[in-house]
Amino acid sequence: MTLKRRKNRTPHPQCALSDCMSFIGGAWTPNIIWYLSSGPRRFSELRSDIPLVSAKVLTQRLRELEDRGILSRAVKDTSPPSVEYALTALGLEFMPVIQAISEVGQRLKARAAA
Amino acid sequence: MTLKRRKNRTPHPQCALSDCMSFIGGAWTPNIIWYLSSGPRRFSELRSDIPLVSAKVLTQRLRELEDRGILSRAVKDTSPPSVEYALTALGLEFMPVIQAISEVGQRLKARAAA
DNA sequence: CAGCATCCCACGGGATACTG
DNA sequence: CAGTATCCCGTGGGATGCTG
Repeated sequence: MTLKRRKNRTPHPQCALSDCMSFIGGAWTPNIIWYLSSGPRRFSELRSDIPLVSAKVLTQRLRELEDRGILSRAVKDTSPPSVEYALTALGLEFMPVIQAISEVGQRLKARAAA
Repeated sequence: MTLKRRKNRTPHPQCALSDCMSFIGGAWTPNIIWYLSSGPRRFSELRSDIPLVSAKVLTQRLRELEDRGILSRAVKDTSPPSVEYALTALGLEFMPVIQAISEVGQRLKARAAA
């Protein structure tokens, strides 16, 4: 979700929603945070956690979450190389949201099944 | 967020996140739900609640939320015409998410200010 | 293993103008 | 007031193939 800035409009105080959404709005972002919440995880692990995501997009999301300070990237200089991603303190702040999304998602499924 | 279906992949059980996101992922959708949570509201009221949204997009979101059963549309046949939108029971299910998003958004702002 | 590089396109969404 | 109708464009993201 990009929200091109509309011109000639002053920003609104109640944009905390959009602010937060700008973090978790990207495709697969919630899933990434979700799977990192139970501990650090490697690239390939995330790939199989979220089989539908392409390598490119996963990399994109990870980079951008790293830049935003949501997660940390640690390269272990072994052979074969391995990289561990982990939520930062800031990243953990998002857990209530992710949790809520997941729970509502579940309830929606249950409702649909009925 | 559109998530073009990748081919030759079986869907994943843990997609409650994406499921829920498909509802609130659209631009301004969280805001709409937020402003409807305190009671029914008319089109123009929503427009001034969310000054950055264009009429076209607001209509789009409202129609699509209506189709999905999140909100109801009631046309009062007066002159000038007025239309009231209100959250349905299903729509109310999303409040925990919206609330969480808003709270985290606030906390992010506070953190950034510090 | 953990990625870049490229190509490519659907579609979300802004601007603007018009209507019952 | 509560929308529709068009036009148009940026970008998110999938597919595929290559590298240190």
